[in-house]
Amino acid sequence: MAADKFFEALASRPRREILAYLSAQELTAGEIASRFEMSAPSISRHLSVLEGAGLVSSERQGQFIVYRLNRDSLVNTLTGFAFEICPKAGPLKRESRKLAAKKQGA
Amino acid sequence: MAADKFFEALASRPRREILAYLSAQELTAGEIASRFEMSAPSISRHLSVLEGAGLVSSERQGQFIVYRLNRDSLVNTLTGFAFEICPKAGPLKRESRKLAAKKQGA
DNA sequence: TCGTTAATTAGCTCAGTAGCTAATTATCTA
DNA sequence: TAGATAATTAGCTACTGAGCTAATTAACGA
Repeated sequence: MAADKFFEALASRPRREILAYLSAQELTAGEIASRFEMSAPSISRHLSVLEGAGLVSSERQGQFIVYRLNRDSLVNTLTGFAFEICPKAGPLKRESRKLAAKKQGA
Repeated sequence: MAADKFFEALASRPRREILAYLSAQELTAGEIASRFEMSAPSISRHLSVLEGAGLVSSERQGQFIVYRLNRDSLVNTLTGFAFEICPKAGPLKRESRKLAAKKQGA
């Protein structure tokens, strides 16, 4: 299940804070680490977990490695879960009404 | 932080499955336990975690304890997080890496 | 009241994760 | 090429969480 890694990645305050930082701008590993009172290897591990969950992507730029947020992945998994748990709640799009109808019929 | 308990509660497949069951109807602890191949005490513990995170509520009904989903809490925290991470779309500019490195050195 | 059922709490083991420092890899620059 | 910088991997310790069984609490019914 992709949701496993997804929610496991979010179950850590430092990792959620990293996502918040990356929501404003892309950052290098060092720039991220400098925002925490935590060793660089620990931050590197958190970044690895986030990347394994598909929440961020990385790209080497010379000496640096730049991380950026995967907004689509985040939003899609989050809304997917919201619909699974709360089919009747939340902001409904047109398409979702068909899905809700199917689920009720099933 | 409320988000701490919230995301910690969701970082478990059995707990997410419990929420899915409760999204259809309220259930007693025993009815929930019967849907898993897991001991009743383990399920009880999961329910306690979910309740501590505000995701479910319980009410004793005679011999039984009935659990139900707290939809509002779930949706509110989820959307709150979504807004925190994805406030505005669009990638922002960054200063050059060399410049940033010099600043760090200074 | 006594026995039965529902559920939780207590106490334990085991696995996994977070954090650290030290070592390694990759890249840049003088 | 040597030295410096960025980041990761390796290896370790400590803690937390998941699961179990046994024991306890709460409520029902004969």
